[in-house]
Amino acid sequence: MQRTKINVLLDQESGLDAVLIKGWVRTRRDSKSFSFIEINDGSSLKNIQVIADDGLANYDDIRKLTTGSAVAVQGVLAPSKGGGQQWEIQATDVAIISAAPETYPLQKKRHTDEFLRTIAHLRPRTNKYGAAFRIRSELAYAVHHYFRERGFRYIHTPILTGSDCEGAGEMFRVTTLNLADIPINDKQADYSQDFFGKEANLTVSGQLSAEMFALSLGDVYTFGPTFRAENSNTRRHAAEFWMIEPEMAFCDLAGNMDLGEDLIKNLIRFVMDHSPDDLALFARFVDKTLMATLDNIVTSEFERLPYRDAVAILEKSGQSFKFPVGFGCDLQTEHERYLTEQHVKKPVILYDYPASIKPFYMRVNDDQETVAAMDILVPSIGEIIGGSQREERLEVIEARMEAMGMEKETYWWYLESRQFGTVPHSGFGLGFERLLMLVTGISNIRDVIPFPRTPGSIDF
RNA sequence: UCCCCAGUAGCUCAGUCGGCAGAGCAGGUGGCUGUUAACCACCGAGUCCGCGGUUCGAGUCCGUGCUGGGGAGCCA
Repeated sequence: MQRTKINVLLDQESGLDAVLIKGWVRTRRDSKSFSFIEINDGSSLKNIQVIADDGLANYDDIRKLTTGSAVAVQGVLAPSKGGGQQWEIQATDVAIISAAPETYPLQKKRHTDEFLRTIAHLRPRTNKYGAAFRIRSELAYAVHHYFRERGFRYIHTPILTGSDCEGAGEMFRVTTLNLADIPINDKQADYSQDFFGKEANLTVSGQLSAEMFALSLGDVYTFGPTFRAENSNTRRHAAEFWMIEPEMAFCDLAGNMDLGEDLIKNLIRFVMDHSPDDLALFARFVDKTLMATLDNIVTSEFERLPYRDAVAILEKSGQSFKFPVGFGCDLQTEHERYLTEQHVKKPVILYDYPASIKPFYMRVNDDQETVAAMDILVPSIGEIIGGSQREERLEVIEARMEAMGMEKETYWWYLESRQFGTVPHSGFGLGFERLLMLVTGISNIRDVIPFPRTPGSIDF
């Protein structure tokens, strides 16, 4: 007999004479002559209740089933005689695939997130983490669905990179050199003897590669892992995370902001439509205001605010900030939080930042003082999108690289795109985990990544 | 990297002024019951994070290290 997923059985309109399920025991309650066993197979949040009576040949063993044990149950899908569930399985056979010993760390009671992180290999078996990772899967699908519907092509940009300075933070070095005996040339490691014949790193962004494909295929996006070797110890940062990076030819900053806003709204709506049960768990146990927050984001128009105006608002706010505000300052978390949580109470798109605090590839505005950058900030998470219109003018981008002391030779291929048929184009990076945090209300990025990597932590 | 907080049974935690190490849950045994975070009774369970110090005596006070969490910076 073929196995049926539990979510399919629970959706049945009428009973079934013979079904087979396989899953893990969540809990068992014994009655005088039979046992209630709740089984979960990961297909949904819901368990199915199995009735195993003492007529079964192995009933003595069934009475000893512990939480976490794996079983295969055959029986009749019938309306439940008790309250609390519509269907249950009257078992005709309960095969014990493997019994979990009493040392199984997951209990029926609630565990802290901190404890569950120490058993990351088992935590997806809990309601909360099962739901989180089902939603993660749905959200990833929604990303591809969204872009495909709009004619974007999916580009696999390299994870290993030779550019040592993509301008987005510290990089992880990749090498096959023997670290106990590194070849030295002129007091430096001799990378000419390394695998690629030069220094190599893990990517911090697929942007520069994606730009090349936007300038060939038109509208493209990347969606893959990125790596930052920053010693960041916050609930919003991880060393390995996934980023979505659309890049569009013939698109200015306004079009870029339109896409960012539309993308976020669509992805949230997709999860609301497709994962209502899993989402309800978070609304009930993790963040009571979750549904109101998501409704607010989906229905409101994001506030678009030039950096200059944002600074003026902050200066006039009467708030006592720890850090000073003024044109040319990078906005601090407290400033961003004030803007999105206190001032407009919805997502904010800040744009036209001072050129002095932004990287070389952002397009210089006519005022010569600002660049066509934009950040999308959302309540509680902060920056969820960072992007810009790219500098398409060869002389301007070369001048900026020189001013920043960058080696143009390393970027010869990137600069050639500004030489051959250069066009205005734009793109941004959306933090996939931060979006997941927003959607679920989970407050720590470590809890939306199956096996998170953070400074000092790479177990599992 | 900086600032703040925490570390006690498998888990969640209490532990008063420095004076015998505790509870609930989980586990085991028995009972009861179409139960559903089941219920009732009994039982076992400890490097009080490590190291050093003060003291007649330290889970408790001091120093230090480690681990975890929160905040800041960096950013997605």
